[in-house]
Amino acid sequence: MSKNLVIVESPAKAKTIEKFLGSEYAVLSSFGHIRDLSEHAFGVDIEHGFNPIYEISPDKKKLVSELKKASDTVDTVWLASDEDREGEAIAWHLSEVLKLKREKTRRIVFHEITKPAILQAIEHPREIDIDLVNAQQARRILDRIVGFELSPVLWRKVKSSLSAGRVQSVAVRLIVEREREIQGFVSESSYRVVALFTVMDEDENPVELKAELQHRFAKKEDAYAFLEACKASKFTIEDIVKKPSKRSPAPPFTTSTLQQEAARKLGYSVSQTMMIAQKLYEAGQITYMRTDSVNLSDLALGAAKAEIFSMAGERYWQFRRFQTRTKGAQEAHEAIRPTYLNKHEINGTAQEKNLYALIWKRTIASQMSDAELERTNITIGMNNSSEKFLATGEIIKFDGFLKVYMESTDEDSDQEAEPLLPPLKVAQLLNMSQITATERFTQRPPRYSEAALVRKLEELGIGRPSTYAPTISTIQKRNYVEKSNLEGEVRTFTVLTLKEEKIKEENKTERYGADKGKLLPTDIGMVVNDFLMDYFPNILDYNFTANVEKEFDDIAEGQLDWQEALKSFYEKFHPKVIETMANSERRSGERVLGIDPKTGKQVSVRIGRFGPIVQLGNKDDDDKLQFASLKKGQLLETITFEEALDLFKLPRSLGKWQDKELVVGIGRFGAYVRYDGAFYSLPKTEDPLSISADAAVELIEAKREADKNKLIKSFEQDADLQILNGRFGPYISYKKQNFKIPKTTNPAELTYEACLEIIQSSSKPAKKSMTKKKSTKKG
DNA sequence: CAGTGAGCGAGCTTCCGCTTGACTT
Repeated sequence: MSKNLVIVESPAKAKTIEKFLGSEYAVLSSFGHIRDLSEHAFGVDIEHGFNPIYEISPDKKKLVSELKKASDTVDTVWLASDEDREGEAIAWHLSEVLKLKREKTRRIVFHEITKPAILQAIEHPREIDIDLVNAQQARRILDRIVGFELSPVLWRKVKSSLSAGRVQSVAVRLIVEREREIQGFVSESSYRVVALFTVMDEDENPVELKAELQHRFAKKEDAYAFLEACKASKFTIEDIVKKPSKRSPAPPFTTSTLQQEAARKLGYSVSQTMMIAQKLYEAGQITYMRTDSVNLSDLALGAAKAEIFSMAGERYWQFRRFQTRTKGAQEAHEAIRPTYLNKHEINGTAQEKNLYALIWKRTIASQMSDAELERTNITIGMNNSSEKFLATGEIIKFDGFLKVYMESTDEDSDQEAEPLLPPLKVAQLLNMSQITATERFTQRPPRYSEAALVRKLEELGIGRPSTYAPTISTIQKRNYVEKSNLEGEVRTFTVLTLKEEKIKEENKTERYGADKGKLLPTDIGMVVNDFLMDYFPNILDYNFTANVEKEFDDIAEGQLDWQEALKSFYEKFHPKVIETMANSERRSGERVLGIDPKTGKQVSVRIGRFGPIVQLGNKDDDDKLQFASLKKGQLLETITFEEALDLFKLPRSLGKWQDKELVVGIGRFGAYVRYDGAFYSLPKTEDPLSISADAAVELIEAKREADKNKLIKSFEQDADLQILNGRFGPYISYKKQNFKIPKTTNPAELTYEACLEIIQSSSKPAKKSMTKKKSTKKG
């Protein structure tokens, strides 16, 4: 029987630590918090000093009794939860729930999971810091009060089951405000002038030198006049300036930066990244993945140095310690890094390998030397104009950390890599081959991606590493926000080209404003946001969290009483809740757009029971009201009168074909033709408002023809089994599941037995349902 | 999945932060 029980938060950590400590120590895990405010009640006794009413979480009951049993049989219990506000509270809850006697309880903390660090921690135990615990209780209770008082206001005034909270409501606000900026954005165009010169390289071969005019022209006439001047001009190099510059590596990953880089470089969603990282952590391949610290342990620093020395040489190594500057950071853990830096790659799924490689590179690069660059600016002048062209080039003199890793940015990558420049001299006369003036448009602000939203929240100090991914899914679950799939629009722009003394004018088209997978506010999100902004602006204030965090810090330092802090907040907040409940109007986002010229009835939009609708008529009218749903992508806020009226034109009949009626409409999956009980999707190029009966019939016949070719083979033995032709080639369909056919086999020649074999041997196809994935360690 | 929407007004919903688990046949 062990004499000591160590309790940590995570089972993976427990497993590692157990190895460092002898048989005298048993190590168990609390799996995070073991109790919380009661879930279905308010959970806070406001009248009695904001007394929290805690309950052991239902899924923790069994665990708690195991911990109790274990703690009763040992001499000493070591509470080794993380060294931050939440960790201290976990330790306190444990000591309360397990009824630990003070004399047999020790509180310890360690910053890295190494034997010396843990032994060191055991040498220096302390008591539970009750001030820090109280700061956590204040945080918890404040969040409960805000969430559980605001949400019911929304149920009453907007729609049932909605929610509001200190974090989620600000996240929605960011997205709503960005969308309004975009809707209100007016782009302006100007003419960007680029010249191509032909010069000789070292081997006397002609190469192109590209230079951009340092000035853009607002009007086409001005650009045209300038090109006219260029016809007769001589172009001379006036100046060559070389400037050395340096680039430094980014700090090692935190949760937020890992989510951003994995999104940019690997295309993973925030929750995907976290799931993969969790797997790597459980397999002992990386350190803990929920952290706000950029710090590396001495052990890791030493390993990185050794690795860089052997891989690239001494010159590539540079010792660096990064400072965590994030607001509200608590630094209970290290940065995210590989456990063993000498492991360049790992076994696992492709995703695990990619994420591991990313973490490895980032960690190693963070301990490497600066890259040394040299930037060259070449000014090119004209003899009949004061305008200057500028050609730039950049060369890497010493690659340093770039040998391993380069951080990505969110900006669209229309910036080409800087080219190498041919040898050039001041006063050199240049041979102009072509000059173009291209109309370019100013860009609207970008919509938030998941990862960009995380970055913004972190910058504002709102939310924690463990909540970024859940917050994003909450605001989508509440239908405040959805992922975009915007086609964008087409616009024309003008290009003037001067070549061989002639100026040619062309109109070209480009698609702009397309956005996929970005966060878009829904109508309900906008209505809720506006309501909260009107009545609870201080909660939605971007600085609200930062301000209360200051108070929590004061509580943690023993400077402020936690109950007093809550009282002063509640005394201002609660009366507003009461007042808003009593006096505010119900919100539906209603807008009256005008009067229908045909019927003389009012046309208005609002949120109905099943979502946004356009309504024809008024409640007080005698006639029945008419309704139509808004199309995907239309917003209550921006829909026009004409667009709203168009919605009443569908579904419409196209007349009869072979005695049966053709009807076009728009459903959940887009425009369709309905005929004889079957649905046929309209391609995006067809407008349901204008499609002809002939075109619809053509669609139906095409679909029927495709369906005929779909079936490659069926079997008498088994009606459930078919070989079909799909979008991605031939496949086997069996009891609503699909199976790949190996490329080497001819699908038409497969026998029944061969099909069954394929079904047997292939692992279960990906499920469509949202049930959580089972780990597939065995198989 | 392919069309519903008010009106009576039951009884339900909800927060943030810490951590992984996995009913049965």
